[in-house]
Amino acid sequence: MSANLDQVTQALRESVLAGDYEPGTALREVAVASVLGVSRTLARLAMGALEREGLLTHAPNRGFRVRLFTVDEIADAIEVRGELEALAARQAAERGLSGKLSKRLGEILDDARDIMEREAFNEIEGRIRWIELNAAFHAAIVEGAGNTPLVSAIGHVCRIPMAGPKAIVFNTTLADHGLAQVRAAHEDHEQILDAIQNRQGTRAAALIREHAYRSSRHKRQNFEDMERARSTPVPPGLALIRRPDVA
Amino acid sequence: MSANLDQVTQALRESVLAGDYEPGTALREVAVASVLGVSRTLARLAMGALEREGLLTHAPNRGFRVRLFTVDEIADAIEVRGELEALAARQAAERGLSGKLSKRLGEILDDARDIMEREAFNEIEGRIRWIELNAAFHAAIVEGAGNTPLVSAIGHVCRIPMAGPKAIVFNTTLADHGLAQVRAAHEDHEQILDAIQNRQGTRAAALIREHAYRSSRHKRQNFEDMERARSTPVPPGLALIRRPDVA
DNA sequence: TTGTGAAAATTTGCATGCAATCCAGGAGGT
DNA sequence: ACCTCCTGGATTGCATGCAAATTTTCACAA
Repeated sequence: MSANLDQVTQALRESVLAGDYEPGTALREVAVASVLGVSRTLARLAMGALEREGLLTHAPNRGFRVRLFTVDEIADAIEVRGELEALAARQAAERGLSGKLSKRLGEILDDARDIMEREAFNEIEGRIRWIELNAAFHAAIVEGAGNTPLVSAIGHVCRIPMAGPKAIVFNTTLADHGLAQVRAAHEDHEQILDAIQNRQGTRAAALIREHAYRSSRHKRQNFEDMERARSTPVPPGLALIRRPDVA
Repeated sequence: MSANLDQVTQALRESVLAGDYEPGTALREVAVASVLGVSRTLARLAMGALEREGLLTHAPNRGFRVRLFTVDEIADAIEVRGELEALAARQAAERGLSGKLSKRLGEILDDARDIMEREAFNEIEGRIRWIELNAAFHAAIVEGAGNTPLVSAIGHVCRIPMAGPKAIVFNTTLADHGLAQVRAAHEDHEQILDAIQNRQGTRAAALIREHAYRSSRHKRQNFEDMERARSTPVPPGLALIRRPDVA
């Protein structure tokens, strides 16, 4: 049963993020290896990778344990991401977007507007598509800065659970399934792009900072609402989309 | 010859940063392993670790190569670090420094002032000690924010060569060995601490941002001066201190 | 019952070995 | 001469095995 390291790492990452392992308990090499269907060596390599991503901790001779993330920690991570994206927006504005990127950003926003206006938002597919567009927008802004270490740093913080732009919580306890929040986010996006295209670096940075802050508030609120309404059975993985933020 | 992974990783990291391997050329497993005096497995593990730190790249079935960093890339990394430290300073100011940390920061600055005033700066030991104090100051500010993801993110960017607070280039082509630059940096530190202690978050952030920017300018200038004056033989590792930024 | 200590069992850490993959150089065909 | 394909050597990727370290178990005494 030989398998590729990246695949195994991804499988283990999803498994950890899905909560298959109790936080604080050790991940035994043999157990992990047999579940993944690979050798202990490969399992160890994958755990080492996740340790460097911050999902696991490692104590010498005592193995790996899953790290525990608090809500406050996630909020902190989002604030860090907001600050980094603010830098990205500012640099993108200062250095100027390439025509290609500018066009792509416009298309992303067009598609997103389409989804919201065509009522496609009530269906799961529409919401998942919106998540993709959101992530694409944020990624494109970062790309526009042309700052490799910045890309790397943002990738780093986005690896902590729920901190990345793909981690969106749709509040199904609301009548509109969170459409109002999404509309607000979209408005932010429009203004951010406008600021960057007009070379208004400081304005772009301020807007994206506020965008991140609001998104963090919404996320926390939605979490609490969903917890409270746990009685209502919701299809898992649909209402609460908890995807890892890595491809 | 069994050795510990962390030690091996550190040894390889220093070796790579010292330029023992030509950028772009592949690191053969057997060669690396034999130089480090360990098995191929351990060498591979260490290379994997350095890959996730960004020092090496990995192509499937084609091994690891050392990444090449341009001066611009380093400048970008320092700008990212500046932005993150600005967030740290702001949060430290907003959340308030603990009495312990505040005291420690004061002592660090006292020690640093001592070194500069006592002429100890002309000796290598004094300059090395100043580097340590500088790094300690920056680390303490970050600690003061009480933001774990922020600590992690800063640690991440500081791993790229020359980007961290320990990477200081003393310009030996100047008569004062760069003392004027160090004095300026120290003044920045004093004001930054003052701002944080007085809960002036925005001021602290602005100061540290400017501090990072100036440090980046100095670093680039010093590099160019040193390159130009390469004819003058300088003791390697002393004038140009190129330590990795990890403990 | 509770505390101490040591040995057994589990588990990690690393080295070695084998199969899969990739690169260099040349034979053969066009 | 040039392109294609193949073969030999080298290199990576993963599985297995063995020694060191840790946790658990249990006997025995206070």
